[in-house]
Amino acid sequence: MRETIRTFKALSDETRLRILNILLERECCVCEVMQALNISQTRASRNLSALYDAGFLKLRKDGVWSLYSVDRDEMNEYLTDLVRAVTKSLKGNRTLEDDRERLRKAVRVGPSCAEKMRGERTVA
Amino acid sequence: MRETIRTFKALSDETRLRILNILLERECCVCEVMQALNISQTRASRNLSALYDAGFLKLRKDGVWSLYSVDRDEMNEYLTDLVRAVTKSLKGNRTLEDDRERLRKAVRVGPSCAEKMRGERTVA
DNA sequence: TGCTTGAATGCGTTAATGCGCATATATAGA
DNA sequence: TCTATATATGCGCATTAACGCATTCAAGCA
Repeated sequence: MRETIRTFKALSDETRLRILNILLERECCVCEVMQALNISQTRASRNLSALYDAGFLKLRKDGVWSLYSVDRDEMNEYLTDLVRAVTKSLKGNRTLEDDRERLRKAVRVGPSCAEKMRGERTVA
Repeated sequence: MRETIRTFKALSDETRLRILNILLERECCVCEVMQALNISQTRASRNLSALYDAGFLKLRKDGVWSLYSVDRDEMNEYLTDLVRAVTKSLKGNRTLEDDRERLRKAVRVGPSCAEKMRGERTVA
């Protein structure tokens, strides 16, 4: 039961649903998640961990970079069902589309981009 | 998105998963939920409301009694998927089996049974 | 070995959640 | 209309969750 609850908690948060959304597009490093969602490093890292702990993501290290992606192979059957349900229920959502758009422009440059972003964040 | 989050929040709580579990057996009034889960009136009522607000339950009034049941007909397709996923992931859980067992003995007697229950609760 | 840099984490603050107590609401019956 | 009873709700408290800041950790390179 604990496990089930952890799973649903992982999906009960806007930031995490947005992260799942972009990771369904492709594998990302933390700094790309920051860029796509326009959020801080701490926030990206923490929420990635939560999704990871719940079993949705897998982590691959490439030198300094942590590369997260949806763990399609190892996920329980019911986690797969949940991802499908989420996708279905959020289809066409504007925020998620914008995130995916920003993801296309994202580059693996590290959290140093945070300074530049901070300016845009206040404007937007 | 708000709606999706509310949905998952509804399923992120042990009490509510237990309630869903017994309502999948049959329609119940609040006092039967109290008996099956061995919880207080406030707690039963509040968590029933949460599940109701999330769209999982329907409410039928019969005089003084509020009769809640899983809203199989009106639920979104994706809510149905979620219920299926929950059921799958919690199959065989001991607590849920015990709840169903107590449900069989539950009677529509009102929360007055709370006094009697309180004793058993402290013992158990 | 020391420096740079991407990511993780301890801590403190603020907000959200869960629940009990007491009370309010609503319906049935006298 | 008055009372009894099933359920809902306002309020307050304790716990948990989210996040930013500063710091730490870890990998690559000079």
